[in-house]
Amino acid sequence: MPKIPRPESSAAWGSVLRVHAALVPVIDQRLQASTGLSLAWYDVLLELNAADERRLRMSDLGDRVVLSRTRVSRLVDEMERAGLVTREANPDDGRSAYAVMTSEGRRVFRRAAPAYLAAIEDEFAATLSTSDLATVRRILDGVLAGHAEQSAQVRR
Amino acid sequence: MPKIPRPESSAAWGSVLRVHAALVPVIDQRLQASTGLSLAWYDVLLELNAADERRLRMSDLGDRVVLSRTRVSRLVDEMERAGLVTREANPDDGRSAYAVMTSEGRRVFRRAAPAYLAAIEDEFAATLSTSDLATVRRILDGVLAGHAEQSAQVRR
DNA sequence: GAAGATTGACGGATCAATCTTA
DNA sequence: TAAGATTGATCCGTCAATCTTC
Repeated sequence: MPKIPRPESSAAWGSVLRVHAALVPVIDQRLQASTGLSLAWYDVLLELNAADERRLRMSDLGDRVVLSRTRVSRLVDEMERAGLVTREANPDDGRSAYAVMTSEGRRVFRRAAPAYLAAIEDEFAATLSTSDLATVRRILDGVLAGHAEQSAQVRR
Repeated sequence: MPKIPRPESSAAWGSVLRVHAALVPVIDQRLQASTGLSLAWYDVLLELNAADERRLRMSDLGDRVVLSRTRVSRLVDEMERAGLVTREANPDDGRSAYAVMTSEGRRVFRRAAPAYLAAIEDEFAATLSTSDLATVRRILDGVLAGHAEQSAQVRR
């Protein structure tokens, strides 16, 4: 059964695109100005920090990161040179490599986090009520859940 | 007065980033597969189509476009070669140029629109109620309004 | 042969410099 | 001097090819 497109769908999607386009550069610049970290680097540190033992396989890191995605390999190169992460072999599988946050990486992340959160509060959340924020999150997470399921169906 | 970051803020912002990261490539590929148009080209046609007399100054087009942004000049080059837009001089101001949609551009846009709307309905809106869609739009448009005002304050 | 990861090559996005007109 | 637009150089992001291990 073909779904009939609703006008509200493209309107809401357009708002997502516009918010993203308007805010990402601004937040990126604020973060860089106050901490020296690009949003892409922060994104990697954020995911590693949240991960078990602060380490992720390269492919899992690629799946989670929302900015660079296919660029993780080179990104980790650069961050390794900067001393924020290291690569470690996986003893259980010689094909895969872990990216591991260093203690220096953790220090840098902790120092940058307040600036990141403040930028989001100012640029994104300032005019919204806490319940509006929770509502946006609930609805958009529903999109992601539905989307994951849809992709899974294709794979069957 | 410093605003204290709320946990809901970064959570909601994270959801925006994840939805964007997950859906843009999928919608782009669906659109290209069924119409041959990239999302960037469609974006330009969409803005020109909505504009008065289907024309915009290059800088205004750059402000509206959500994907390419700084690339409008070269984008219009390519689309001009493809016959979808033309450049026209502005009789009132010799510095500025208009990008104008051709009738061929309009034809291509009209043929592509159903595929674009269907992709959004399937990939983004399928699991959402119409009122959820309206809610997301209302809240995110509020972010944009507040953000425009904030930037305006900086300029003062 | 397939999964995990890296690399070279290419196209997209951005910055600064430039050109023209106001 | 500034606004509008384009261009060259450079960096980011992606695809396909490759290498290694399973």
